[in-house]
Amino acid sequence: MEAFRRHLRDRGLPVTQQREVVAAAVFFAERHVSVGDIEQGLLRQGEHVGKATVYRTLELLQSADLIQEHDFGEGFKRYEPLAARGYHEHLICLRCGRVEEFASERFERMSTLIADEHGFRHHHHRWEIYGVCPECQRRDPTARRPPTPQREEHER
Amino acid sequence: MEAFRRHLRDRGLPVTQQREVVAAAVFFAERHVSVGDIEQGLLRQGEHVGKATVYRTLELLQSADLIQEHDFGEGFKRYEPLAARGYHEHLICLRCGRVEEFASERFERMSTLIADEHGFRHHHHRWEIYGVCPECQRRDPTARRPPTPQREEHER
DNA sequence: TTTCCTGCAAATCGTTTGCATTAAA
DNA sequence: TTTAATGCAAACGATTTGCAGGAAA
Repeated sequence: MEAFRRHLRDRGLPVTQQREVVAAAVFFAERHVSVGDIEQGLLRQGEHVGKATVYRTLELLQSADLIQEHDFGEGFKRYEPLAARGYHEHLICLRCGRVEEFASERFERMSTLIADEHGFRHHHHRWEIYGVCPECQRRDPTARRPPTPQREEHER
Repeated sequence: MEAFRRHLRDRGLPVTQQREVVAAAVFFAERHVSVGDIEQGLLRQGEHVGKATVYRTLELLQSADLIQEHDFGEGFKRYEPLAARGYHEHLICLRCGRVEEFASERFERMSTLIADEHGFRHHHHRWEIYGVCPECQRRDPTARRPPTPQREEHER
């Protein structure tokens, strides 16, 4: 939050109400929110911020390295705060969309190694595991993932 | 090709001209073609197949487990034939979009292990490494990825 | 004031769908 | 003939963009 204000001031950009609430929405979210989640959350608090502004602020936050964008193949993107959390990978539930994390410094190193072997300069990597979480297995051991349009909360 | 015909006959579905050419376009492509690539390729051969039919055929090929869909974050999907090729992961060039493969039975096992640790039932995983390929490094050691709208060949 | 932002609506772009027409079996 | 597929154009859904009006510095 403070880091974002500093980032903006450092390059002479205005610190607006909208930028503050959108940043807060991502920083203080449980985790991995979609643009829909952010809008819903803000509306619930009585804040109204236009979609375009949400997208523009997310872009700013990314270029400031304060959040990270993810695409888990749901048809829309999710965002997570980067502050003070080490590198980690994601485990995604195909039924409810819940996202868990697991550490992997080790894979970071392996990726670099493999890139080297192919002569590539390593930039980043993605390791995602898709499956069915314990709760969903218990709930219905056979069902398949229902389509999830971006409207309500998708987290958990 | 033959497997696709068999798959169709087995469920009483017509083996049409369009299905054959679209399937061939993916099977015999160098690799990892987009819908745009497929259309272009067919047009070049004088074949005209509607976009909708291309998408519908790709869906069929996927449910027959003959091709695999990928999303490398370019804004559109790519498809690769699954025939006779072992499990492998992808190394993607951020500048030219070129895709290389590397084997990884080992990571298949690791994914299952990690899923187990979290109580998830493992379904599939994704391990992708993004970087800059040797040619692009040589060409211009500092440039960044240009946006790539889906029009022409994206492969290589 | 000046400059940069915001909100809205329109535009984009890949992908999907409805429906009248046409091709397989 | 019967049944299912095709092609076109319209619909979709997330994201982006143009622009008139509004808020920071």
